[in-house]
Amino acid sequence: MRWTQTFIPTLKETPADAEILSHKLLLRAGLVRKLTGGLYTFLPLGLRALRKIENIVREEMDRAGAIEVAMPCLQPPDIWQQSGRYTTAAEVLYHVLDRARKEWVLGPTHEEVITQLAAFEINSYRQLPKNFYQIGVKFRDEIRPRFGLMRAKEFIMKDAYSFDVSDEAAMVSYRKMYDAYTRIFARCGLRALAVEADTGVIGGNYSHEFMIPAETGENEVVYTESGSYAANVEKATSRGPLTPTPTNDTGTAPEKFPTPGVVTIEALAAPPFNVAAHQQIKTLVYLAEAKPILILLRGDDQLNEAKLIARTGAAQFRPATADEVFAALGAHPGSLGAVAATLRSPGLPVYADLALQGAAGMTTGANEDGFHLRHVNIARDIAVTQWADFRTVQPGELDVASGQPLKSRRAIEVGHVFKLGTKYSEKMNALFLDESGRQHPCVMGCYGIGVTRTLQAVIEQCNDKDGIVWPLPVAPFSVCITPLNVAPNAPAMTLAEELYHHLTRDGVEVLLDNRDERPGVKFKDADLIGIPLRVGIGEKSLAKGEVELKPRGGSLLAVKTGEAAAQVLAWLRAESARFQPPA
RNA sequence: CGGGACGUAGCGUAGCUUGGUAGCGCGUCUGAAUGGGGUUCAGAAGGUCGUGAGUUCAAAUCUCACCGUCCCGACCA
Repeated sequence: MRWTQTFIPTLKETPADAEILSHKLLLRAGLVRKLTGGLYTFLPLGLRALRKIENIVREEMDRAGAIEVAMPCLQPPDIWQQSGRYTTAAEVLYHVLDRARKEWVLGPTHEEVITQLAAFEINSYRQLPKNFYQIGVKFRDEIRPRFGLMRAKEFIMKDAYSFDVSDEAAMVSYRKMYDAYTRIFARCGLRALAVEADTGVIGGNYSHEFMIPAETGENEVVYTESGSYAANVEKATSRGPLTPTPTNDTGTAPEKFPTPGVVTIEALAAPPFNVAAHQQIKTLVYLAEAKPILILLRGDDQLNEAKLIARTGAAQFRPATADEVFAALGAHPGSLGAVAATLRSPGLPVYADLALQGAAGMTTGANEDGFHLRHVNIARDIAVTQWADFRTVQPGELDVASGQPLKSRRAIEVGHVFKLGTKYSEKMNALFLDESGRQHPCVMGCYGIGVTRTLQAVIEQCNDKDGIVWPLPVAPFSVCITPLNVAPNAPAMTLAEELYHHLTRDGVEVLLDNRDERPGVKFKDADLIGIPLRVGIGEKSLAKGEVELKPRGGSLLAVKTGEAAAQVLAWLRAESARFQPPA
């Protein structure tokens, strides 16, 4: 492709609405342009990189035995009613009306469509297993689109759905996808981390996320240095807090004492009270299905909402407002407690974190503004409805299995694999007959890759001060030929054309920078758009019978003009081998 | 949806406090010189100051409403 015949609008300055580096580079390198918040037009360079990723995904899915299909974006609402997600996923669903005022939804994902297909088409165990996938557009009414392609209202996703006869068979399908994902991200030049994950609204009981470590990521990952354990912080567990919970019972009954104006853990930990945070019981009030519940944590712990949601199974869930708290407990946040004697309504469910088990000599709110209770023995004084792990793991705590200290870092979620079970197949009648003629629901799995997000994650991970540094497999072009004199009969241009035709004939994707620009402009642009190999052709080196090969981010290599094409091909072969995962 | 910031030419911005001629840099166009890391000089085009209302002799500037963008939180690939 000749530079002047395509459209690569590079920018010297960064548009003000881009915050993170990859978003700035997407715009500066002319890969995308914003239509409006959360909606982007892909320009030629961005589209080429996107297609590269799609093709890697497609190759690996095919290799793993998945079957490509294409499902509609526009979907009838009744299948969403049938699965129950018309209400549980209501926030992300776009609704559209046709001429007859009939309602449709824009698909945010395709479990309903594929399960309906399976319900009609799959009848026998002889047809299983099957794994269908597609690469296509998803629509989600995001609460807050963010960071360019990272969180958009419309984005490209690869989604796959497996159908199996049993749990064990489903695990085999799951494992195949897990392995395919590992290969996909390696081929994209990404260092991805597979982490244990919470399953969220999609449901199911077993799941991994593929994470790209990045400071700008929206997720937090907890892991051991050896790699033996890695989990989303929403799911992560540990051996518990580093400081032990006090358990020595003072033998004294709870005693109320005045704490005027003290409404935070820190204030109570400070003089004159000096009650260390881990000696306090933190009491939180949430509304689950509009009913108040109490959650107890150690004062120095943070609630992990994902764990709480998983435990309560509530679809509607939120922290209570100060007014709602007062209505339920008769005191304001900062003076709350769960000591049975202080509760107005003894039936209030109390969920307590395991770190509090056996806790004694604790201090907590008295459910009376300006007062706390000390000498609280949780077993004696608090009626706990359910004990479970509700706390957020903190870095430095020890891994449950290996005892290694846990670390924490931020990451971008680019893929997610779920074992779904029979949640959808039961609701939508995706049943099959086994060898003995008995009917069973298919055991499903679902597997997503955010393709547009992966594109941006590559940029976020592969860049330097001059711009993007594309890994060869996803680069929009492999080679950029940069003649410094583009006059039709100039030796540099003649050689550039020759090399361009030669390499193109050999199947290399070449960008020929035939713009009549000064060398500095061309070099800066080539660096910005990040083409892996630049071939510089100018009079100085031509005089020596040479051209320059300049790998992006590497050092200059002078080669004889006659060997240029062969050298380029050799470099590309060697480079592409670096991204080949083991078979 | 809650909290915050912002909206002036294609992009980046000044001007707003204290109302009175809309300015700069980049980019674009023309011409010349230059030609190995965003070159220089000369000239030119390009602006409903987000939209609407209000205050005023007069509004980019003050007031209100609306729209939009970005950031933090809840959601997620």
